[in-house]
Amino acid sequence: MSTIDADTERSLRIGEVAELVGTTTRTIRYYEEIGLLPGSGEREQGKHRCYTQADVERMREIVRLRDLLGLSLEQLSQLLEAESARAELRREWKLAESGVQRRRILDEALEHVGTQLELVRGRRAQLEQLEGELEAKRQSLHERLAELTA
Amino acid sequence: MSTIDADTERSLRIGEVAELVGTTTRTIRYYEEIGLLPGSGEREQGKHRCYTQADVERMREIVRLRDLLGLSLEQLSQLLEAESARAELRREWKLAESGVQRRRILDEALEHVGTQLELVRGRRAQLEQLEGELEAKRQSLHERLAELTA
DNA sequence: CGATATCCTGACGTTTACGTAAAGTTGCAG
DNA sequence: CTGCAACTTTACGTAAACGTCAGGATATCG
Repeated sequence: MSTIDADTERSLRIGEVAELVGTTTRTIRYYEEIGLLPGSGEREQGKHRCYTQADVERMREIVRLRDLLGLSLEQLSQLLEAESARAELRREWKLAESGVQRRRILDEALEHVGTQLELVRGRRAQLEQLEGELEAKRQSLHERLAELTA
Repeated sequence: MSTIDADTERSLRIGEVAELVGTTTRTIRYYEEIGLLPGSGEREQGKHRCYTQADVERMREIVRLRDLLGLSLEQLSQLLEAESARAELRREWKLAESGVQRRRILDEALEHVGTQLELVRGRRAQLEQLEGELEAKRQSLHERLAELTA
């Protein structure tokens, strides 16, 4: 199935990525500029950036977190700090022969995910709290309406 | 218990409100300026703004929504559009003799709360989705760690 | 190889959401 | 009444997160 491989691994240009993710090329370059995105591999000055399907996924994830959590891009950078290291670790993975090294990589990934989870859970809890209060408010209004009818 | 009344109804100055809400006077004035807050009642040019305890609560609510939902202040204005009208309706309430009028007021309040609820629920759903995915990711990492150990 | 679409790197512009400073005013304490 | 803290308006400043434009390079298709 070389077509699938070709389709999966075909390198994308920045415009295509922007389209796929639903953002702009400027935003992608900006994120790279501030270090939120790693520099799309090695690349000589002036040459086109080229991305993989995995990069698209990562960008999607970033946009999602940006929209869902209320963090500044700098805070987001820190939250995803591992994210830039992750690409590195992925490559290390293949080389890492020893179980010890692999364990370390997995441990770091776990901590990373754990941090994100905490943040997301916190947000969700706050939203649930607010949701509850709004429901109570609505309930109260319904009751007052009922009284009025009686 | 006149002290409670006095305490509840004592008019607050902008600095106190800012302190209580945990924001700045500039922010309060700015929100008034862009119409997010109603103009703290009638007030002659140059005279101090004065607020009630209810105003503090409303400000708290606004700050909360600002921090939790990812809306621009303009979008927030629209979401709380009724909020400015609400103060008006509160005063109308006492005057509204007819059940019909009161019903209308309650209906509007209900719709308002309903809109907010929808938004909050949507956000929460998205966060829950994300939370689920992160948990799956974590689970997967745990399994891989286990494999490594075995 | 040439045309044309897309990309590159600056660099300056824009909007949002306030911060901050100046110059004068208000309001309560004594 | 007087003094001082907190307030008023006005206005310019700023950081974040991009938008936009110019001038030139690159890549792909025929």
